[in-house]
Amino acid sequence: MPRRQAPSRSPDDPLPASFYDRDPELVALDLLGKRLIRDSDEGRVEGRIVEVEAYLASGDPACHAARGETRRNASMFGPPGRAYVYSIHARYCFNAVVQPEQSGSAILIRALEPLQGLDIMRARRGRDRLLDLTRGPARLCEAFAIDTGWDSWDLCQGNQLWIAHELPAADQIVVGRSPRIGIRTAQDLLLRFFADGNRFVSGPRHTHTRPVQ
DNA sequence: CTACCGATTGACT
DNA sequence: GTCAATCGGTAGA
Repeated sequence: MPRRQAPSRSPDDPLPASFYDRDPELVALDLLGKRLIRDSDEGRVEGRIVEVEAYLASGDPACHAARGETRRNASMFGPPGRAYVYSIHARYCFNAVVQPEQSGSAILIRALEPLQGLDIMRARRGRDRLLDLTRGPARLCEAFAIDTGWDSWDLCQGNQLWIAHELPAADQIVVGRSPRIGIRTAQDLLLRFFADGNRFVSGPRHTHTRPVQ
């Protein structure tokens, strides 16, 4: 019998860099159900990822990296497992950078199901309703106090801001797939993944359920 | 320097 | 459903 136990693992442990160092679509798919965690002086806020979009380094005109590296998108070209945070329409969006071999790919986190720290989120958002807290990429950034100061943050450290494993008791997710929201180009690419039927998914209602095949 | 615009949101018809 | 506010990044003069 082993005289020593394997290192204890908590579901709150951060996803390792190897998780992000894979094909962007696989990472996007596997991020569904994982938990975004943010610790600050105000306390912990936490949410279950229910909607993501992949942006690809090649063949994807909608990707910020499509026209090469600039000051804004530099973190997309860095190591996997870092944050890419950018500002748009006077708000912020949060991505996880993936796979260095295809430098310039990232996964946008579009929506969370709130799990913990609801009152902190309410205070930051200035709204009470659960559905207004983290449904949408810029809303979740406000609820989690994520701005461009977190750009290039290492999500594998497991402190302040990271993505952790799913909860053991979490219910199974049926994955829906669709074109990405809010972009004009590349509508033929099905790079948005979401938890089918989950009410915290963003976008028009008809995009909350996958089409019958 | 100016002009344009977007991976959004919230208010409104 | 429609629409305008918002502001940093980017390109171009």
